[in-house]
Amino acid sequence: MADVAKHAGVAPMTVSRALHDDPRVSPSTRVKVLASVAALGYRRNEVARSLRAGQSSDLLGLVVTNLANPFYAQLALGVESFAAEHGMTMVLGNTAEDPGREKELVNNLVSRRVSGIIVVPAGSDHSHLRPSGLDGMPVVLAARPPSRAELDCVLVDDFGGALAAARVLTGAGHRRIGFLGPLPGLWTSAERFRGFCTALAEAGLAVDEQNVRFGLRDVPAAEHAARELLHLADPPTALFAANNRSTIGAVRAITGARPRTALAGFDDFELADMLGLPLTVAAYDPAEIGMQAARLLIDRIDRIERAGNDTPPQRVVVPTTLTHYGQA
Amino acid sequence: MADVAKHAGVAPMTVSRALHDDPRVSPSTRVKVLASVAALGYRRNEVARSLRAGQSSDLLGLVVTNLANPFYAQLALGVESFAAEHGMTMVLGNTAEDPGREKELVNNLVSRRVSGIIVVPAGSDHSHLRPSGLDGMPVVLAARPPSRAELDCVLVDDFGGALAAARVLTGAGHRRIGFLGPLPGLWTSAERFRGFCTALAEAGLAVDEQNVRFGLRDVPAAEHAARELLHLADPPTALFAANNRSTIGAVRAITGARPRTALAGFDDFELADMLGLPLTVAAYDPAEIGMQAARLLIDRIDRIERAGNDTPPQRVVVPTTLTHYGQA
DNA sequence: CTGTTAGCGCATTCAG
DNA sequence: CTGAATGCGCTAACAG
Repeated sequence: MADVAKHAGVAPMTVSRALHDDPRVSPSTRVKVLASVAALGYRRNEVARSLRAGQSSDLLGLVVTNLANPFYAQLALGVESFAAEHGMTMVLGNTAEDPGREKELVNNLVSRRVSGIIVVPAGSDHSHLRPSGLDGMPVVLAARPPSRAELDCVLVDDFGGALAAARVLTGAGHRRIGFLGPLPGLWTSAERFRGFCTALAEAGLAVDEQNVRFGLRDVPAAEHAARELLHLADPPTALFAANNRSTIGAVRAITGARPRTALAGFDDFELADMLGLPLTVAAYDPAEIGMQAARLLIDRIDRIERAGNDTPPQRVVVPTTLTHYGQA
Repeated sequence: MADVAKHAGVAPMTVSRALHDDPRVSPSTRVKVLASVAALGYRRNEVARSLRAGQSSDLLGLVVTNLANPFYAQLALGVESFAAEHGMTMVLGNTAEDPGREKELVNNLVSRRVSGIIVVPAGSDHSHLRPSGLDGMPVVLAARPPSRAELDCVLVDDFGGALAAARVLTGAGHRRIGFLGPLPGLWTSAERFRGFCTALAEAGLAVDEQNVRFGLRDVPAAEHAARELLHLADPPTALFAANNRSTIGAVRAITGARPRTALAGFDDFELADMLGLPLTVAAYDPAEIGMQAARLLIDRIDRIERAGNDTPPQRVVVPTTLTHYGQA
């Protein structure tokens, strides 16, 4: 900056002002400065810029549990696009569902003085995400609600979506319906199970524990569990799968099995219509979650900057829509 | 830091040293300092830290063209995991294939003084990515090679993979084979087309322009183009699709068509085995590209820090393997 | 082993 | 409208 100032024959301060579109600098001076900037290929140092106290870094942190899952990739895209629209840059970390790693990443982001953080929390206790312990850094939770901490969050209508999808099965007259899902400790998983149970109860059906399988982390695990259910003495005539991993596993197990088992699930996925079997899914847009989370976060950041951060935590729920796929 | 120093009864410099595991600080002092750090909940300001000249920010920039594509999400995961292993944090931007946006993002990253940048370039002229114009910032290209600039890069064996996959079709006796691909301006696309042409030439076949469709940006476009080919007076008996979007479009067009058209493609994708038609794909691991790119970049960064950045640009090629899927 | 000095690049504050 | 002084938080380099 000093070089530019010398080149333009002004003081560094004037260069700074010209770069800020400060109206107090005369047009002629501004032109001179900008010419020098171009001539010298000068680029403002954002690090120094954000060192100045209270300055926002215009960085937005995102911590997800598993980028390999298209769901989180889409979510990240939603965050990135909203952030970019607002002049912010996204810093991304992956926890692999490890709460320890999550803590590391969040600390790292706080140390870098990002403006705020969006977290898909890995554990069930989120007390370490309270802004009070994070130098006041605002935090928004995505996909999973806060526990032991009051935070903004964006959720999917897990209960409602599961209820609606499961109702399709009960409505079709099925009376023995199996459940496949990931770890029951995950809030989303528990909510979807609750929706499933409610649909059964509405139809006057009891949930048979024998037909319920949790802890299915990936497609092979889900496929294996689904096959087990289908080989029971009195197998379910329909399956409900609580996420796209489970649904795909179920599809693999069901395909070719006799008699054909009905299937409904949570999460849409590509090629769902090409699998040669009827399928109902509770669908929603993962990018929407990311965008909403970014919106909440940026709102909160603005409010903090205006020193009026007294709003209570917000909770946004993204709705689901039921999609039916027929046979290919 | 001053507060910690006061609390511990030492000078700020000593705190700094204790936090760095500087061996010159006595164990007793270190303990005292660390206790104060814990007591006050102190967190070092990484912004100030990296303001010091020449200091690396331990940030690694990644600029991709389309995060919504699982390919790039996996690539990002590869970068993130390698970076994290080396104590670096990833900053991610999405260009949506817009070269202007790419320039913005790269400039932004340079301004933030990241340690280096990995770019999946959107345009065909990469002269703006030369480190010389970027304050010496090292750049590694991923998935597409540099033009008008000497840069490290990581590529897929586009030619070889396409050749092998197309040979499966010619080897099966097909003599009229259609080609579906994205914009021919993309290097990957051009290379895959070259592989396709080579396979045909080996079999003594000419490439019929009528059977070649480029510019297919998404699945619907690919499906539409594939249907057009299948409705020609003398339709191809096999199709070669140059990426997973094209392949999926082709699958949609072929399914249910009579007579059944053979299909081979570039890129593996989930559920490829469940589509009820035989399919051969040239597969590879997208995360591997990200990891290799991060490795090249970190190598280069290390070399620059040791002031020995005289190595010529490296080029790493990730191999493909042929995968055959039968009928479901 | 510990402390002091100085400065990274920028922008706020106050003087011209 | 422009400039000079000052400090953000940290750490090399040099004393003690």
